[in-house]
Amino acid sequence: MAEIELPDGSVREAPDGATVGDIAQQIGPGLAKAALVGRLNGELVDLSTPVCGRARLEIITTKSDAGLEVLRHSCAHIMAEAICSIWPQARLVYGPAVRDGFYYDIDLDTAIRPEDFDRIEAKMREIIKADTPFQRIEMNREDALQKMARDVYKTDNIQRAEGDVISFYSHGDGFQDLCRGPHVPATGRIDPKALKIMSVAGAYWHGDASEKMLQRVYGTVWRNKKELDEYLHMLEEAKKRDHRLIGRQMDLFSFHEEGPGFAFLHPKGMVIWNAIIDFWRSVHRKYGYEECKTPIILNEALWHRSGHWDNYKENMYFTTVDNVNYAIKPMNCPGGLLIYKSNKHSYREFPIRMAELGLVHRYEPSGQMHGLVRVRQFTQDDAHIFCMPEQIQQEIVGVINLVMELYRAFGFGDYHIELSTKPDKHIGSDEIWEIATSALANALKEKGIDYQLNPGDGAFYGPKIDFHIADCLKRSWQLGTIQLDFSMPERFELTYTDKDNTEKTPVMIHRAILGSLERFMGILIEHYGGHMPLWLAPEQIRVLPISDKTSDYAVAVTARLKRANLRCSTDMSSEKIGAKIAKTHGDKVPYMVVVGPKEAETDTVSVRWAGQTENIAVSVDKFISIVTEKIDDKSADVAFK
RNA sequence: GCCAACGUAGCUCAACGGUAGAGCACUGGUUUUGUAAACCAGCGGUUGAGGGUUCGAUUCCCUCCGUUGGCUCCA
Repeated sequence: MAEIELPDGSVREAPDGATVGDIAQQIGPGLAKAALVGRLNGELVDLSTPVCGRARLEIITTKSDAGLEVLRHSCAHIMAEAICSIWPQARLVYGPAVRDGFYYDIDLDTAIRPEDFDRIEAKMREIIKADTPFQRIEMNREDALQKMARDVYKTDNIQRAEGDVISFYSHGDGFQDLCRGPHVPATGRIDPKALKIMSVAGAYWHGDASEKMLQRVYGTVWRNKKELDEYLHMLEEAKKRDHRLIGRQMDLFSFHEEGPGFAFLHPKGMVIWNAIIDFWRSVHRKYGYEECKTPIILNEALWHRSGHWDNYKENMYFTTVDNVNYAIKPMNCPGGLLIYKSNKHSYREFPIRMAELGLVHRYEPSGQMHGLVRVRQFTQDDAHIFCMPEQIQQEIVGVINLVMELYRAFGFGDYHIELSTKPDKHIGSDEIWEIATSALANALKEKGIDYQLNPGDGAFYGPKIDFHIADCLKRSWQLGTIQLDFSMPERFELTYTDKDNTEKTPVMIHRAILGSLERFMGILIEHYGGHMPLWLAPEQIRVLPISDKTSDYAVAVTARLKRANLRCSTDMSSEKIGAKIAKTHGDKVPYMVVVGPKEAETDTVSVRWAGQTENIAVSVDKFISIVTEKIDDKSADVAFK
């Protein structure tokens, strides 16, 4: 008899050889009906798997994430069969479940096009309707290799597979595919109304750009149609937050064929930009930073010395002036090093914290550009800290505090941190790496911050800490980075005079907090869906006269708001008030103040704010003081009470 | 860079071998309005660029440029 321990701790008996499915049936017919796979002694298995001896077993249904993942994986196989039935010459490569769906990589000379999705889906529904069982076939590695000898992809997969037993799954009309499994018991377990082919894109075999480009067909499947619809709706909503769309709607920035990858910031976008920078500067002053500015074009020799020529040439732009070769800077550090070298330094000056909003150019292959978040020209909120080794930890703590203060102010409370350590290819002694890495780790410990360790992922010149924030759609973005560098100071022979009157080499810390200002602005726009917090909003208030009978009062109110340093405009069009309000909502202006004869008489305004239909009357002075206070507090809450 | 798709008025889209059309925006006029879009008229395009096929190309073919979705890389 098999003794089966269930997740609730209870133990059941079943004849040896009873399958996972049998046991689900024994527990209850409802569960058996819902069961997709089992987790037997911690491992996911098919329902047809026999259970012997003492075992721990959990029945997995679609309710769990694991169940949904199996469902998606099985659906990938069904899609593979559908595709193979349409294009018999298609060769299958690899088809896993991924976040929100699945894909299958396929080697097929004819291109699969979006127009083909309908018939792929139709075929999939046919396969599901036939409700044929998924059957597992096992064999040893040798037999499997022999069986697949003519298939370069499956042979490769077998060679990469672990263990001695290689399994295949068959379902439908004789379709069979190499697969570790497990799978749902039968194709009919998938809701034919809950699946959708999403897209097709190229993908390199093994993710290697030198390998063949395969066709990757993406699909999604959910527990039921309702969940699919919710997912599709979520995608629609995410699309509406796209910073490229909002940037156009709100007239913040544009891109032009004349300069691919180079953003044009419009006056309204520039207001956001300057608001970010004003705040950034004030916080940096508070944290003891000075600011510098280094040239964009510098002699090529500098870049040989810095190592960029050897390591970064492919991403750089070059130019020639008077027969001398120059490079357009892709990073700010070499310029910062020259500033350091223009004076002699003492340990007494340390730490030197020198910030630079540096405009850098990096060549990006055309297919990689994306709105503001991936461009060829951007402004880094860079800084270089020069200090002694024993000052590293306190400096790192200082940077972390600065990072957290900035992120919080912009509404990003959700972030995680990664610490990357010494890679195989590195320069510098083990001792200095030890000091540097423990300084980073200790700084994080001192702040009580949890972090993820990425062993061997550091830069060749030093370990680093990366900051990743999550936006309102839970998408993760890498923003900040802190990198310890022992290489540049040596290459550039930086020195300082120590207490003992000897010349020593300082440590350099590179750090960026917002990363690229262009990208950060794009992320902010998506995070807020264009509804910027008051202190960042390009237009904070719009004054809406009821008719031109009150336009004088509207002009007077606007003038008072402007004197109070508020960003506002007046809608003097001959539209009705409802139309003015609708337009102002559309323009995502946080506050609108309606003024008519009633307000003009009492020196008040009727305030209405973003997303609300409510409005309240307050005196102009009170309105100014409340709004000013919200701006000073960087409040994200525009509610007006 | 690679694979695929797309490129029509400032924006969003239609027409898909036979003289290019709508809504919004813009301009002028009417309306003088009380809380999410009044009415009328007008302006606006060698259909991304270049070449080819055709009596005729926005439509079919080729090259280039740009954009989008992925892959690889990255702030």
